[in-house]
Amino acid sequence: MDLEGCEVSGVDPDRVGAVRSALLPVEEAGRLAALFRLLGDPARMRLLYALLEAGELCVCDLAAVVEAPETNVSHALRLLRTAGIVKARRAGRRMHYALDDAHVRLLLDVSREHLRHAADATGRA
Amino acid sequence: MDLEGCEVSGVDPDRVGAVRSALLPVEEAGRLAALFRLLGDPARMRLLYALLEAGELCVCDLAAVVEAPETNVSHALRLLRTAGIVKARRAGRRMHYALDDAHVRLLLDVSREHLRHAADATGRA
DNA sequence: TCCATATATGAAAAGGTCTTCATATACTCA
DNA sequence: TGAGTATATGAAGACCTTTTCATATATGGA
Repeated sequence: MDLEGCEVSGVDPDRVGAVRSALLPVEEAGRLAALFRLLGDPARMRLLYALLEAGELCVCDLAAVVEAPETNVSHALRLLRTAGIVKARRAGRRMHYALDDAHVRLLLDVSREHLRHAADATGRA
Repeated sequence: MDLEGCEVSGVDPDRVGAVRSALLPVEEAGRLAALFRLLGDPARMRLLYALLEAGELCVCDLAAVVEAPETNVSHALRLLRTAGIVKARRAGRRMHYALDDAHVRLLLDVSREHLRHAADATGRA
């Protein structure tokens, strides 16, 4: 970061100062971004929707549902579990996964709404 | 994709079939993931929160607010604008940017809620 | 205990994204 | 029109993520 030149000049230095101090800190922004990045992969997205729909599924069935190799599913689930987005429950030699975060559920719904209503806004340059 | 072996075996082939046919299509999953990936970067996240707070800001002031070089801000804004997340308005030689999507606003709020309540859920392996 | 099954893990290859710098465009004002 | 300012763009390098393959762990049953 070098931020020379336009530092607090622009239009309204006071406003810049006000917004800057109200802005979420870099560390929080980083954590939020990490959450969104986790949702930012089609494979994981489909896993999450499968769990949203099914409630709970083992790795094997999840792989069948999303039509991906099980090792991929396992890798994906580890990331999601580490982030607290899904939880695992062992049942014999199977692992059952389920969503573990009400906010993520909400995020998924809101985003699907977005998809529906924003289809016409995509050609906007 | 090779999906041999566990195809529709697992526990419950019928359930797998049901969930699979209710699952959002790959193309939609891709578009949703693309949206989330766009939110998955700390720099863009801070820009979006700045706009959420300020309503509208020019590139210069945005750069000052998030403390990043203007060229980075410009690159980031292009991605966000192309996706219909922010909109641009020219005022003289300045460009003013603002959020252009109610759902994204919602997403930002929900996610910040998540951050607040999920601080204790992160050490869950 | 030995084998088969379900899942997890590590490391390397493949692919993507962010940052940076140099340069281009668009506008204002003199 | 010419100089200066605000923003945009392209391309290269650095960096990070996803996929793949081989292998490891854990469980249940014979």
